[in-house]
Amino acid sequence: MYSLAEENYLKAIFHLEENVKGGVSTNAIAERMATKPSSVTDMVQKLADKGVLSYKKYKGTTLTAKGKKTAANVIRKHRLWEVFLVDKLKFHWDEVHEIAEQLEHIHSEELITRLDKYLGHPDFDPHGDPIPDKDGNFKATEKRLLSELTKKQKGVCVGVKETSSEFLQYLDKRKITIGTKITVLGKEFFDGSMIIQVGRDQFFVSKKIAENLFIQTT
Amino acid sequence: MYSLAEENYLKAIFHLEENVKGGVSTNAIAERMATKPSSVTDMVQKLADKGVLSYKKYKGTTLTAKGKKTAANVIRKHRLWEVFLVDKLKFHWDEVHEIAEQLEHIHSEELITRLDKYLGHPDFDPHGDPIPDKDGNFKATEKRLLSELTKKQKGVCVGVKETSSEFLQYLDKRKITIGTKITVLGKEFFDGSMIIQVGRDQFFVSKKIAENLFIQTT
DNA sequence: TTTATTTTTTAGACAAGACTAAAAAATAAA
DNA sequence: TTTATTTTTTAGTCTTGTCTAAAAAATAAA
Repeated sequence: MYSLAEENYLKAIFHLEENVKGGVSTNAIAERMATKPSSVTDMVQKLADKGVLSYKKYKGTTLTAKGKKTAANVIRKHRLWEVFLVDKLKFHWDEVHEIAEQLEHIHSEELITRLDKYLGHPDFDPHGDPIPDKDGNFKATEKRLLSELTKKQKGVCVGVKETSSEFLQYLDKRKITIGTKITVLGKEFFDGSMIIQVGRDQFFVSKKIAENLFIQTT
Repeated sequence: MYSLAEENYLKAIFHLEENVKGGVSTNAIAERMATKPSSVTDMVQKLADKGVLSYKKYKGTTLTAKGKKTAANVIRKHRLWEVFLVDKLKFHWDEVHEIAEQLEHIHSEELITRLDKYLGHPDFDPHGDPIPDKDGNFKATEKRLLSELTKKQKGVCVGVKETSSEFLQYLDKRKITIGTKITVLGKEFFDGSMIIQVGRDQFFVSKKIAENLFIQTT
């Protein structure tokens, strides 16, 4: 059994590993956890002793298979709870993160098994992120950023990269949500902005928006 | 905002106050929390500083109005989660306590408001215990122990005093649950045992059983 | 390659909560 | 009322997880 703090470290390192080649740096972990590097060093040494990550002084850390599975399990719980909050309790998708951040630390295998079943074994959370299975395996998805598409390409919105309230509320205003069909009508090479079609509406989106929207091309 | 430990102390003291006249003794709290009296003294002094209870050295403690409300709120959350676990996730009523013990510490007003609504504003948890409203008020119930009834009296099971797995499983075996109609067919003054009718079955229950079953007479 | 800068680690301290051992107060027994 | 027992508190220690300040290693610049 892992403490709340340990689970949070594992989760942070797991996410950081996705975007980095070698080991994850102490500073990177500190920044993500909003803590000091010295605290990270302490915790990382403790977690190395527990066998969930490998760590060499000054060389960064890498999760072991055990560590990855543990982290994936926390992520699984987080995302299942998010589905619960949105689907059942009718929360808006930009309100659920903080609460799921607490719920993910509830310890009970049986609870998650039943919750998963109750929710109909969802594969994705309300932001389009995949929910790993109990063994920590993620379903591979071939999603791309909207910014990678070119003129005339079509696709379905399957997720967001950025999850800030501001961004999610922008999407709402534009009636874009998971499952929304999007067509690229034009793309400006100079600044990466696009004209897209969403339902009957056509409008302009900046590069920043296009780089934070995941699309599955059809 | 109160820490997990603080909430657990408030809850324990709240329950202890129900069964005791004056202030609650340090030893009683220690026993209920499975901790040492010295730890209780420390915490109780801290909670007194926060204004949730009044404490005089060697004299025991009493919750203030603020403390009672806070405790009631934790209890409210615990019991609502229990309803969720039993009604929605189909847990058995003897399996939910431990999990609710964790869920009760999730901090979010909105979550509880929505959960309450989702569950249909239940007044009682799966063990028949009343769920206080958001202001900490308990609905008064005129429930009595089965052991207080006499021959020929009828009633409906509305709750249990003892909540151990063993007891709840005994009740299951006898097909007794919340809402079950029970009639006292006979009572033995010597040992307090009874013959009762449940559905089509008639059987013997010991004094110990009768003293742990709450009945609402009709 | 030597110097400067950045990153990381160590050392020591602190807060929350718990514990043990010993002292003090309250209660019960003689 | 004095003595014995129980209850409660105090004092000091420990663990977890954090912090600051300073030292050490790694990296970048000159």
